[in-house]
Amino acid sequence: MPKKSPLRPASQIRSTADFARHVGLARTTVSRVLNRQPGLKQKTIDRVQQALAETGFTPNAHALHLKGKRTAMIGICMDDLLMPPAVRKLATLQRLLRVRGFSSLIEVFSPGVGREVVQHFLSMRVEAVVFIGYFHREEIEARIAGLIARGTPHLVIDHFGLKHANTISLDRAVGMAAVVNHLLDFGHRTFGLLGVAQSPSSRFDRVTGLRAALQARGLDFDACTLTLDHLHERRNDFDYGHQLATSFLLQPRPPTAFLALNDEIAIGAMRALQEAGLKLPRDASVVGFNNQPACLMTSPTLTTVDQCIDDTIASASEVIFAQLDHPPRAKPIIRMIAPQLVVRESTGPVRRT
Amino acid sequence: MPKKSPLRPASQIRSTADFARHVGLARTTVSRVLNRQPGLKQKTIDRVQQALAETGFTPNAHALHLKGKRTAMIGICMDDLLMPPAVRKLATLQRLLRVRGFSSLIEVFSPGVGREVVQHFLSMRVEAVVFIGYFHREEIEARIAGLIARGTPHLVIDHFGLKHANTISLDRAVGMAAVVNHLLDFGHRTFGLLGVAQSPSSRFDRVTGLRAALQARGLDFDACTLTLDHLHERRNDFDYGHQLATSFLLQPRPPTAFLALNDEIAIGAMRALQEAGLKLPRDASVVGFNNQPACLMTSPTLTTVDQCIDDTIASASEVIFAQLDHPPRAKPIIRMIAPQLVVRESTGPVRRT
DNA sequence: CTGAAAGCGCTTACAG
DNA sequence: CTGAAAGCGCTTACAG
Repeated sequence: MPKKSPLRPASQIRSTADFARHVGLARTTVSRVLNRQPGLKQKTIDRVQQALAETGFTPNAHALHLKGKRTAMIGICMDDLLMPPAVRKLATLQRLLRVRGFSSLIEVFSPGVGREVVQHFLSMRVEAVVFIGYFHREEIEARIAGLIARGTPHLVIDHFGLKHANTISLDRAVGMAAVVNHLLDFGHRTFGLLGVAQSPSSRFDRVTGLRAALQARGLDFDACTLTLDHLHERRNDFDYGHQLATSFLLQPRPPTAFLALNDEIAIGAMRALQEAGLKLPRDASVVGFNNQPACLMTSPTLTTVDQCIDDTIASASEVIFAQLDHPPRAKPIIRMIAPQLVVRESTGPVRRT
Repeated sequence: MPKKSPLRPASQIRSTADFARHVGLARTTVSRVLNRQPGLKQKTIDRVQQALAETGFTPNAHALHLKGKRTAMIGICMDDLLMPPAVRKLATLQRLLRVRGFSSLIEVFSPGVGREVVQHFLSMRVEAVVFIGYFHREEIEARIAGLIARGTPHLVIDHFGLKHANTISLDRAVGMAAVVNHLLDFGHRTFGLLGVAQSPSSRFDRVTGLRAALQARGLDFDACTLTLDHLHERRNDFDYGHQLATSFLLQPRPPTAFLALNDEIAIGAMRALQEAGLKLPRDASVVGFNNQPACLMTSPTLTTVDQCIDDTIASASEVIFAQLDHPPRAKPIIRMIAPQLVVRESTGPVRRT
């Protein structure tokens, strides 16, 4: 046997029929080797395997699926491929699916193309459709209704509160409670909300959590919190945090602690506070959200909330496979993941005045 | 007509035959509507369209592809789904492909599973395979040889120097030349290399570029540059940059300018220098690579090199579609993208001693 | 417009 | 082991 048999042009071999002719065996026999069926001579198996390696022939998966072989494909709709936490969820899920032999069809489900994307997944006969992120409510609810009607399993990761949807999402209320208790223990009683207050549902449940946590300690939400989100054009980045914090410093009695929608805003706020001459955490505490690598790159390092993405996605794959293995249930599956407070240097005791 | 016709269970309708029966038309007629063929009464078209919407029926793409319809799928192999620049390339490419009607099969091509991944793509009869990132050389070269033998178009984005491979990659030599000229103009003559010096090919061509740029200005590489990479365990993060810069400050005559492998290392180095009491850029200049959002979140903001990902990916899609539209050429296509120096606050005139 | 037929590439009994 | 056949879900002539 030559050390490295040269790759012969396999362009002519397009089907098992061609391939069987090339090896000099019956189509049936080749098919049996391909599917590892018993009752074949080792010599035949070897002959086919070698020809397979030499020609690089691969059976057409579309024909297999037509014959009823499962596609082992999962469709994944992303709201955005540029948000690091969403991409981390995707990467983690993709790996877990692959381990179980599933491959992923990934598309961005942007407003207006949702129908087309899901249609494409269905035409490929994916075994389940997963949504990661936040979507246009009516559009995704329509897609989910369609999937349920067809009997195709689905799962929504993050976007909470969709009608009839199987959902796994972060319990942001729990996260905010952890944050606020941490700060209350340090003596803080006034909280500046950075990008947290406005309408989208992901923000809404944070406010709920905050309100409940304050109430549990006998404090009133409206008396303790302040938001200036309306003063600047809403964004989710460093500059927005910088602008917000700057505006807070112009207030007669600025809060002593700041809770940001995400790490970027928190880092922008820290910078603004430091530029105004404040020492952190001596003069103010700041908390982010998401626990991104940048939290370790600031000085002081940023206290933040970790999404526990591994837990989320482990749970997600459970829910997906449970649906694949069992008949659909009447009630949607709803799971909440508890986030984890990560205490670092940007939070400390309130300054005694 | 009811305002919103309820979705009827479409579970029973699995084929155009079923569907045709449901609408009360011939399979042929349904097929013609589905494929927008001429010569049909508007009334028939409407009837089919409505039934399509009501039942949510979608023709089986696998059967279409069996019949010879192009799959319009591109396989994309990623080295890693957690590196932001690679993911940005993926996101950009995916969008461009989608605009042209192509969908993407995305898999992580990790060492050892490369064969399996490409095999899967080929079994799905993708029209081209794209690799984004850096791979195990022999493994990817074997895959590319197989693709060429089959006549399946391919493209490698980033990994330069692979045998027979169509490649688009960043001309890092040009980038380093821009950096070094910028610093030479500020009077710097000693350069600390942070993670740039060691073996992987992506680093190698940086050194080449540096060497050439220095030589063009009559300077000697070995006399001007210093590396301490060997002192610490190689990583690509903030801490590694911090460690390297700290070690540099222990040297008898530390360099006045630092060139980092990436932004994270640069930011770590800046922090270490600042913690040692240096003011930047007065006492030292630092340059990153990749132009990530974090570059704007530091103080001073980080001078860096932008990969021009939009250009890279626009070029990539050109190369892919060129291969799809034309017969394969004998010579591999090689394109280089010129990166762009982004000057910010972390670089300045060398300090007069 | 309808209907019957062929064929894409596979697998799976079934008879030799 | 081989060979002929049926059928998965589609499209595309072809004859009515």
